[in-house]
Amino acid sequence: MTRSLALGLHAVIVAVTDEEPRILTVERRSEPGGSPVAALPFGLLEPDEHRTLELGLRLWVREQTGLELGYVEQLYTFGDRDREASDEGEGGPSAGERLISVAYLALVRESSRPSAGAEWRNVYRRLPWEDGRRSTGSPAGGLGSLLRTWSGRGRSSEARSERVDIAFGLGGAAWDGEKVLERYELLWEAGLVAEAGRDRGLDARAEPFRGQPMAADHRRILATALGRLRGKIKYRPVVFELLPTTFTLLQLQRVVEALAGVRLHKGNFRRLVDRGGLVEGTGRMDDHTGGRPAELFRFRREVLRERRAPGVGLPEAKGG
Amino acid sequence: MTRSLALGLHAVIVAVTDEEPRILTVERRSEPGGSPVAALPFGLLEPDEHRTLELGLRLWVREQTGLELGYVEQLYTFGDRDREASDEGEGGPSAGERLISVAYLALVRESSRPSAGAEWRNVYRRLPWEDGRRSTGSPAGGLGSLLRTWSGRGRSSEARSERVDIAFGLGGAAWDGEKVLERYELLWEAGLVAEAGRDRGLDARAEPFRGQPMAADHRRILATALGRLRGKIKYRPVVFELLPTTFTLLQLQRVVEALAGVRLHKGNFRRLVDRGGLVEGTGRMDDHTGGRPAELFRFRREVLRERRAPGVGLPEAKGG
DNA sequence: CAGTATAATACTCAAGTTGAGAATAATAAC
DNA sequence: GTTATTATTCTCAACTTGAGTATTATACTG
Repeated sequence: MTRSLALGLHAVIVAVTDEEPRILTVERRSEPGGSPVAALPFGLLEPDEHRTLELGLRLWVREQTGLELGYVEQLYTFGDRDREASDEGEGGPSAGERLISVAYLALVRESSRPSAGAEWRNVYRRLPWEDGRRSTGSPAGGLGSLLRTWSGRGRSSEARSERVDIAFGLGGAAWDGEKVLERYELLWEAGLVAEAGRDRGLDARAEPFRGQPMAADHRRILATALGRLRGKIKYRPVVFELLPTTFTLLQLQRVVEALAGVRLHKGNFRRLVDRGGLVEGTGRMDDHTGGRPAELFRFRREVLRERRAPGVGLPEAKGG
Repeated sequence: MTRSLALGLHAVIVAVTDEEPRILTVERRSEPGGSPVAALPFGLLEPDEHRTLELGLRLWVREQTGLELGYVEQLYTFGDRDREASDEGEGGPSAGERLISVAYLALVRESSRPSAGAEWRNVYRRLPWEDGRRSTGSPAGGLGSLLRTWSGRGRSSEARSERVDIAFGLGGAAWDGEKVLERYELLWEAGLVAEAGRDRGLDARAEPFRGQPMAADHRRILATALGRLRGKIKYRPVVFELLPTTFTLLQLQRVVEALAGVRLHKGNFRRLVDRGGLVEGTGRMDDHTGGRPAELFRFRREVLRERRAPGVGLPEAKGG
């Protein structure tokens, strides 16, 4: 007999609060009686009820978190056979069904209040090596040497080292903020994240760098989302989905930095933003800045018709 | 009772031959006895057989076209309820099943020979308004005025005009080669492509601009693929998947132009390619150029570790 | 074989963009 | 008032981009 299919809809709902990117999570117990883990909001497609996948997702998210989503984009569809065993919380597929999951990225404003049971959690607590705002060079820090040890072992050690170098910006390669998924997958293969330990041995020395695990392969989905968002921000004005209608230029910059995991040069950032015609002044002032009051700006919707691809370009630069 | 699901795997297999981008199609008869239409290679995921979606896709493609795919990337998952009625050729879902389709983009070399039943077809014969290589300004040409008429009608006429302007680079907006899907969807809504006529009235004046239809929503999938490929080419060295191991710089340029649908400035293109370190000379010459013999180059794999995001940037320029 | 067409390859140059830093202005806290 | 903190505006050299020109090596034509 043939196994049947279930289609899961997962949401990576991102907001930026207090200069930290956060995602909305719900609690899930992998086995009855087990300890709870953070999971992405998730539900199964109901072929008779949900006219489109995205609508199904919005319904599930409203039910589980109380949020009405605004900006939503499809991320990726995960369908490997070995991922599903671990993805069977409440509301999941029944035994014998193969689960395929379509993941979505949603952006909401920091003001959104989820209902009880759902909670905002810091993205970088789950992917600490992605935050380079306070370090210089590769944010990966202590992971570097551990990865080097790993990649030095076994056959195909050369191909491995090369992958590590490219992904983590080691050995002369440049750090690329968008390679979030590549980095996560290498850490998984190297047994340096807890999810890998569910099947394999776990390297204990990695403890301080590891980051908090999530249910099933949700951290991989999170990595996919962060990588995509970092890319998108450069050529589409999506940051504004995360900001209130008016904001100061520094607020805007901090949100971009939070997502990119990198500090930017202030003067150059401003130049870029207004050469791009992305914002316009409102004339009003914010005088709670801690220094000289700052003008409040708003997003100029008209850019969408003017420029080819308006985003808040991320120079690779640092400096406050 | 609840309807069950079927998961379709679709492949947009692209090659560039004679300076034209082509996709591999198979023939499908929508009803028994109906006339055959070009369709994308397609098969259903077999939950017990296919360990990953991508492997399932590769198997189906091999079976239907005889091709072993190299570069493959997931494109998008299509799951709207109204798309499926039309997607029931041989090998499709049984009645009462809801079909969700995961589409993939594959790049192969022009030399790949498909088996009987599969055929290469010119992408721009299906999306003629996307090829701007011989026109100046918006390649959309005659479609412009038809779209303007359409968008002028009805309520929400203002929002419509704006969408048309942005998508087609009219009214001061810039033509953006990547907005392929937006353009196709507008044409569909406007009743200017045959697929829309399956449900709605079709504007007869659009005949010469319309392009050839494909099965079900396969042309929309093609549009998604072309848009993605045009984007990708700029920041990842994927063009080389479409070229033989050695090639002249003009061959490389022609392939890029074919995909981008735009002519580029020769000197600047060369400068870009070798400043990016994308290629290296082989010392050998091609003397079948029709003019002075050209050096043969090969792709430098090492760029992958050096530069942040090496692609063959597309300046917006023209000129031969 | 001179003349013409075709393409390769190498330059040039002005205009624009980028990365980095410095200078000056307006507020709050002490 | 002095200091800290942030806002806002410049400057400047290095580099990139768009566009065009000049020179060279082939094949083809008559």
